[in-house]
Amino acid sequence: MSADERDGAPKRGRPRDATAEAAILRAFFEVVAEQGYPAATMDAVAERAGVAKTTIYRRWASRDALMIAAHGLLTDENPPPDTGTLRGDLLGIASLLIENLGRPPLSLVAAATIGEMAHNPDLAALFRAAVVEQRLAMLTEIFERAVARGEIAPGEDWRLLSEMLVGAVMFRVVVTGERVDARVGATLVVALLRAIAPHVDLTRPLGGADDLLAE
Amino acid sequence: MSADERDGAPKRGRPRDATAEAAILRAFFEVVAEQGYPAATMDAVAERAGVAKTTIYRRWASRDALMIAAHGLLTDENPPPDTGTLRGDLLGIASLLIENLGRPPLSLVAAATIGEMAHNPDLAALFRAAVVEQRLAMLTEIFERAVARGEIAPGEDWRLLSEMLVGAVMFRVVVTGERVDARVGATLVVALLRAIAPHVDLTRPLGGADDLLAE
DNA sequence: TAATTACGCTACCGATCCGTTGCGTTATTC
DNA sequence: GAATAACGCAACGGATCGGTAGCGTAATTA
Repeated sequence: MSADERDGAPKRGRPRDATAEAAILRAFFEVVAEQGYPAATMDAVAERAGVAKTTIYRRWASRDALMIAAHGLLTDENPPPDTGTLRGDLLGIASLLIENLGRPPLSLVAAATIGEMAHNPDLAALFRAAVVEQRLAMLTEIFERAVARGEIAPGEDWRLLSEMLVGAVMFRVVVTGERVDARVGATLVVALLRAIAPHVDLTRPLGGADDLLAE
Repeated sequence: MSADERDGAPKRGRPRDATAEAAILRAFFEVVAEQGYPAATMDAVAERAGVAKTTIYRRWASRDALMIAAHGLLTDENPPPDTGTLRGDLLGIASLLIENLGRPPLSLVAAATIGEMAHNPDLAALFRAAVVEQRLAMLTEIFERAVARGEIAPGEDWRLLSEMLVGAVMFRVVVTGERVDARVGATLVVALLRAIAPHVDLTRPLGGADDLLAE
């Protein structure tokens, strides 16, 4: 959301270019992905967006304001999966996760954002509230539905178990730099199910993730 | 390792300050932890280290060279645990991990380094070879010893399972920003053991991590 | 003592940064 | 057509960056 939009738009004069705002925010993330936050200067963003620097300053008061505004757009619109089984829901989550972060450019934006959050408390608070907690809540909801169905026992630390899944994907993407595909996601889900629900078939090795993918 | 140290040290003239090199590298990471890589400028590092900027340039040819040299020091000297049981070894690894990354300043350095690696291939290659792969290899070795003891079955994806442990800790530290303590580490190890070794006691909830801590 | 080399300090260069200003132009409303 | 406001463009000021150079001084060897 840009810094200034009040009540009824003032009607006189040339209207603002409706496409510029999206182009600027998009350009910001493009530069971040390619060269990191410090390289996303106002000049670089303006040039990438195809607008003049003054056009950016008409919408946001400073570079910090632009940065904060850009991250307001990162909320995930994908609805949380609800397949009726814990296994199906977790596979759905893994699929969403890998689709979003498994490859550039979003994997690079994620890595850069982690680095930026370490010394930018405002951005960290916003990103955690608008993105991280939202998605972890999706996982908590999935586990609670499974408990309500009697599929698993209550009382576990669902948040920490969720972080094993999300963390493993994130680790591969931003630390080792390896690509993550659906196969990896399925293997992680199998391991997680074993850790949670003792009554799943424990005789199959984790390679049995193929069975899940085939469904 | 500084950029220039050749054969027998030249003996004439005032010798280099033996403490300066360590002070410079330490100052570099201090600034990175507090303000990120871009803020670790030559002027800032020099001031923090208590040396003149020219003293840095006598040891390294450029800021990039300093940055690369600094990360050569990040290898972990802690020997991998070998307690005789998979459970003990995993708890030892979790303890090392949490001791290193569970709190500032190293947690902040880790986050900043993740962001920097995304657009600095030289640093990424060095850090992955010197730090990441080394520590993942410690975990692989632990799993292979457990297989050799007959404690667990062979054939699993040990690397991916290791990444669930390391990734969960890393996720908490650099994404959610929560502190990680020994309790969390023990809970993670219990979950991992359940995922790997079906014959552990599955009736205890994950909260049973207290039992492990008491040992 | 003389030669040599590291040191801290200051100053500088060219480049780039954020943010502002002014101006001619374009699009819209009254 | 007059008034209004956004647009692109160019320029600027003050600050900071990486990296270099000069100078007086401190520490060592021959």
